[in-house]
Amino acid sequence: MDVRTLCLGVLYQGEASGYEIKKAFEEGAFSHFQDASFGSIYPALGRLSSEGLVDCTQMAQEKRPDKKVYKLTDKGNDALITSILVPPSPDKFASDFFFVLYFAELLPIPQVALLLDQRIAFYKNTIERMSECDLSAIPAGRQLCHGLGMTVYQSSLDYLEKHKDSFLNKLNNPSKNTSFTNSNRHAS
Amino acid sequence: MDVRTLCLGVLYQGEASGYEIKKAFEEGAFSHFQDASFGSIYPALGRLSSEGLVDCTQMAQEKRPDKKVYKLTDKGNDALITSILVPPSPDKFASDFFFVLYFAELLPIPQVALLLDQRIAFYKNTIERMSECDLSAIPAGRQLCHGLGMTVYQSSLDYLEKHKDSFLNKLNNPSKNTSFTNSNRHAS
DNA sequence: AATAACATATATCGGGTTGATATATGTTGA
DNA sequence: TCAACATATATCAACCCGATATATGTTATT
Repeated sequence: MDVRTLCLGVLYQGEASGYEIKKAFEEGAFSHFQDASFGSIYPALGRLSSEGLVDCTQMAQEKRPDKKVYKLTDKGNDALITSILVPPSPDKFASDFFFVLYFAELLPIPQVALLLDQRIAFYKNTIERMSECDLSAIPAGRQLCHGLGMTVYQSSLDYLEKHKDSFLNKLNNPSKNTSFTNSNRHAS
Repeated sequence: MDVRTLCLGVLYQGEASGYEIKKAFEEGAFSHFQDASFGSIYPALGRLSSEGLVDCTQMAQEKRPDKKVYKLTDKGNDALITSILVPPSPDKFASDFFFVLYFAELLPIPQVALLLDQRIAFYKNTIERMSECDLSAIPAGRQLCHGLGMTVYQSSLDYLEKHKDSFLNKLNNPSKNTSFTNSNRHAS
């Protein structure tokens, strides 16, 4: 999904400045499955504005730099709907954690232990923040996104906590050949 | 992780051509957590070669275009280790599926049903292919990557299958306010 | 037997995106 | 006091993706 459409999505939920749109990807509603940088958001808003998909209101007040507040137009609303009607392209997942873990045998064992501990802490922290979210008033799609996302974090956390010790053990003593399998798998 | 380091990682496992490196991201060992295109792989191999991190052997035979086989040098091996020693940057996850799902209320219900069915089919298919992999002879890090990856797919599949019907039901009848929560969550 | 579809193999390029940096100011905490 | 952080916009080099070009072999379909 290009950044222009992403901006339309954020603005569908209410008017916002470029800075606030960035925050939606940083810590807001979209933070777990989309991202965009200032370097793409500001040019995107410029183009959307010139194409009439958003309206821009210059807020020259306060003691800050001018704030440009963007608002979705009817045309922009239509463009968002058109975009989500096309079949979604495959997920893109890029993880340096997985890449490093893949080559764990090349690292000192304490470093691998630290890597896992930090990952576990990250999952715990993320789950904690996500559970504070009040789901009672939000639409069903948003709820499903939230639940699916949290399930992924929780099962990752469970898996790492369960296998961490035997994994580090195995790195210490590669001859013992215990295999790590998917404990969550159903019978097929 | 930049594409140069990604190439070093693939070549650590054995010599390969640019085309074969691409396949490692497409359907091979790295396919679930990294990606790179030809447009970045070929220039990367050129730079790695000129910097002495890989050796290039031109295979002018067969009835195909010349095949350039790249092999990791000792210097390249060191560069890979240096790269995985630095703390990994956060995961990047970009999902159009989640984005579309987030705005499910804007779509016709049959289209949402199709979206979920295709996602479920994708998870099933992925899990099926991953379970065919023989884990007995591979290093522990690779096994953990595999197990963690498969756990994520499996729990996503379980979650979607469990909540699909009530979700579609709710889209039909938004007044009923059943909430979707993380069924996999432990007590805290 | 023709021909479409797919696989092997490298390479380039326009356009989109990131991550860093610049600019300016206000607030919070040590 | 002064660093760190937050608000707010903007630009730009480096990087990367997706499409396209080129050339040929194999497999499947009709």
